[in-house]
Amino acid sequence: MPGRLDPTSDTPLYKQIAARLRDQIENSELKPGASLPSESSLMEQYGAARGTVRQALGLLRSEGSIVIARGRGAFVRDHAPVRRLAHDRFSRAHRAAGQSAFLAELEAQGMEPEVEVLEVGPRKAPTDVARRLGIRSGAKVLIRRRRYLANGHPVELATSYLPWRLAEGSPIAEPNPGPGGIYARLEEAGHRLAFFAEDLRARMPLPEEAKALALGGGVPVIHLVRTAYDTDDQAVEVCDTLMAADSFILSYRLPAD
Amino acid sequence: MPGRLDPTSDTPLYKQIAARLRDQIENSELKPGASLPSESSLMEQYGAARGTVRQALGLLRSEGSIVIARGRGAFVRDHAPVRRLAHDRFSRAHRAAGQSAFLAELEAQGMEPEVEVLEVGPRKAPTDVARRLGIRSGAKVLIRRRRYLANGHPVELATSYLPWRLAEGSPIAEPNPGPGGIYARLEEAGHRLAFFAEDLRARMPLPEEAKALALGGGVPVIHLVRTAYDTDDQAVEVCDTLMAADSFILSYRLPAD
DNA sequence: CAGTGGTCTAGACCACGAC
DNA sequence: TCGTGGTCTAGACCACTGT
Repeated sequence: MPGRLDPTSDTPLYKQIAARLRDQIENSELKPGASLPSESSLMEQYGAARGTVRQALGLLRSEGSIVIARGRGAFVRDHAPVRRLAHDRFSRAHRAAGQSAFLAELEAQGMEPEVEVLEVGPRKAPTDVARRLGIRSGAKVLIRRRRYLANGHPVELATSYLPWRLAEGSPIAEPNPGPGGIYARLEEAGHRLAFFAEDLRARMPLPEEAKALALGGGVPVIHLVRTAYDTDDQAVEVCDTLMAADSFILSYRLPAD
Repeated sequence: MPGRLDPTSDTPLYKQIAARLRDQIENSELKPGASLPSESSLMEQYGAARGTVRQALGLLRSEGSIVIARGRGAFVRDHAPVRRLAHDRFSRAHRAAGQSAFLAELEAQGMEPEVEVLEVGPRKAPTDVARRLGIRSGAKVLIRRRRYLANGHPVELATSYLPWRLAEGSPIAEPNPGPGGIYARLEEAGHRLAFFAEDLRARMPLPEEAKALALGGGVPVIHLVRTAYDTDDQAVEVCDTLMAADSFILSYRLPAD
């Protein structure tokens, strides 16, 4: 059905094939969730070697247009991203309501949230975390590692670090810290929260990260480090978060002074 | 020098090779800016085919660890990222000082900023921009396209859209809108700014985007759309920004209510 | 010019998923 | 079992960078 490729063009064959498929996706000739032709049929269709076809599919995968499943085939992505409302998710009102930000956000968007607590316990603070917490490197901290899922798919890995003296003997050191989460417990203990600082970058995942988030490959991650400060300007928590970039839109709201 | 690979392991050869090189980079055996062994020497060193070696290098490139230059070789990345202070960059005080946010940020970090104005003129509003501006799709808007460079390297593409009635006859429609930029002009014209909303995602670039930002490949982009609102809750500008993800850290500051 | 990476081919074997 | 994608090999030609 597609016209022949132009082997004399200076754009590589694999990009030409990718462009054809990308067009078909944008024109809805290939609808979200639909399966693409198999590698062998693409080889035949375009008269290209398998490596070339795979380069084309790899490019589309890396742009987030398709997902590829071993043994099943390639499919147009249909995944709706989660909208993460940064300016709203840590408000005191929400904490009082007792629901965690992730759960509330997903349910508001008609998705089914899930949280796995992977690890809760003492640990020595890594250098960069210690610097952010204003404690010495290697000092004892509580870590809380968890994985978040949306509609059964893992989308986020998060690790919180708290100075040990804040966590010791508190529900914060329990797998389930109770309604409103650890921020509610910190405020009950007299550490009234003043603001959060978020630093974020995007990059490709390491192989182990790709595995934990079940990233087919070619999908970037957003690496976000949030530091929570109390009204004494003391850092009380650092949360290191890795998000599947194809699953999130991050929204911020900034005052103009 | 490196021990032999383990062909019986269930981790692919290319990931094993990538892991060796990644370790050498993290241990500073390969320092920032240093060149990696050529593909042919890696083939010999690890007894692998060229395709396998190239897969390994592609993985490292995609993680942002190395950059690859055709005809020259592969190098450990030394690029320091720009820290973009979202909570601070649009303050009225800065506008009064007359310097643009990008220039101020880079100079504060000892880098040499540069701005290219690519296009300033009327255009029909794309659907999503029109929705954000609260005008009808296809309505006349002013667009301002520019490219930002750090130390001579392109790092950001930005396109601003303003309703035509706000731009008409104003310096806003000139290539150089004057000190403090278009936000200063908008405020002078009585559109006092109240807040900005930023929506951001990360993904891999399309081939044309990769070209415009000179992304070696494997480097994601951060796609950020900012909408500026005045004190009447009217959207007065939409700015669509594409940033090379390896060149930026985005910092936000959120109140805890 | 020699050396580098970019692209492409034509095979091969394997692991996984659906049937 | 068969078709799918994942990995790997061993060649080839080209374009770009440096000398």
